Amino acid sequence: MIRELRHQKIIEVVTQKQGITVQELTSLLKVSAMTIHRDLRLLEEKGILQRVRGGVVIGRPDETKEEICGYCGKALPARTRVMLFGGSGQAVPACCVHCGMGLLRHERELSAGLTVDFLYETVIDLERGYYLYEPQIKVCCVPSVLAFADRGDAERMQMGFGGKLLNYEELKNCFIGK
Amino acid sequence: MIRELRHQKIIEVVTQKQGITVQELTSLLKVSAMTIHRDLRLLEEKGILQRVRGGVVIGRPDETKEEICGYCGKALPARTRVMLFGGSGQAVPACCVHCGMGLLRHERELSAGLTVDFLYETVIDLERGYYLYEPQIKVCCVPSVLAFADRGDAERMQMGFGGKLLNYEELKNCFIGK
DNA sequence: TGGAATTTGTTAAAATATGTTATAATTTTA
DNA sequence: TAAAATTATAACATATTTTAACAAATTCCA
Repeated sequence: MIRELRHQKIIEVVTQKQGITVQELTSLLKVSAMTIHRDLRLLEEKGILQRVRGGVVIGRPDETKEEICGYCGKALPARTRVMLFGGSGQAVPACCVHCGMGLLRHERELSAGLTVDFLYETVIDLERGYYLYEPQIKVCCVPSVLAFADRGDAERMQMGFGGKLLNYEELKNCFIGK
Repeated sequence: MIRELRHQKIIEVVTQKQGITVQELTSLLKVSAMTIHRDLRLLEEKGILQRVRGGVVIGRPDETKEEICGYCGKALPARTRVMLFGGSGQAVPACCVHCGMGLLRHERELSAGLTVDFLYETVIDLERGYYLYEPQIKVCCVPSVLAFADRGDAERMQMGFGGKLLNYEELKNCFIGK
């Protein structure tokens, strides 16, 4: 059997079964354990699978860095994440605007900050965003804040879900005080 | 046998079997391994197939099958994706409810269907969801449909963004007709 | 037909893949 | 915690595949 086909087979069965042992693979593919080990190493290097002792599991490629919120320690949801760039260029991520603001309380010197539009997931400059403070949705931390690139979108969300519509300055005052 | 015919035959069998060894080709085509090697090199140079040690495979070898929408071919956004499970258990993904409904038009026999709440990204049963048809947000395909687990959430979105609020049956009628 | 160009086959060697064994690392267990 | 069991790695031997070089066969064209 061609190695590439064997690899395909491995990927297939691992995806299907969420994981499999080296032993099972040797009997399934009729090759030695060493060959399986080598295969798995190659596939892991490509980021396709994750090797664990005894076998493999499906590799979650976006979990490779395992970035966590610098404030609360949670994972970073794609829709609400915030990225703060400190004065010396270092980047600190936060899971949502709430935690981003929490970080800001300590790290005053900010060269830039980004977040993500709740509706479209486009990246927006923190300073240019519009925010819904304490709407009737809690997708991440509380007090909840949703970010929007467009004021109209923020207003439309407000119609349904309430909350206070703020710009960046107002948001900062809300969290940090004057 | 003319070389061109042999090439056609190779392409045919490789496409059919997803890949084949040089050995198999030699016995199939009654030529020496060297000739097969030369053939394969030519075919690879034309970009028709991919040579790997031991034989050939179609396309790019053991690349993860990037999941794409079964209807429009786009990538699958986490927030809007749909998964349809056919009668025999096979899963077909779609990028959004729009495309999911499009698929449904052909594959009538459905054992289950899942999608994702637009606000919370929780997985919901297609049949139990509430849908906003043609709201003033276009996050994926048009006509746009947003899915919600909770009717109240759907109503609140409707306040701001308009659109028609539908349950699953009504949604189906909307796309497929009676 | 003769001879050049092309294709194919043969052989040896280089490159690569696989299997085997011993050893190291890790987990399980008593 | 130490011993036993399991799993991973390294190093080497073996097997397989690919390539290069050349010889033989075939095709093409004047």
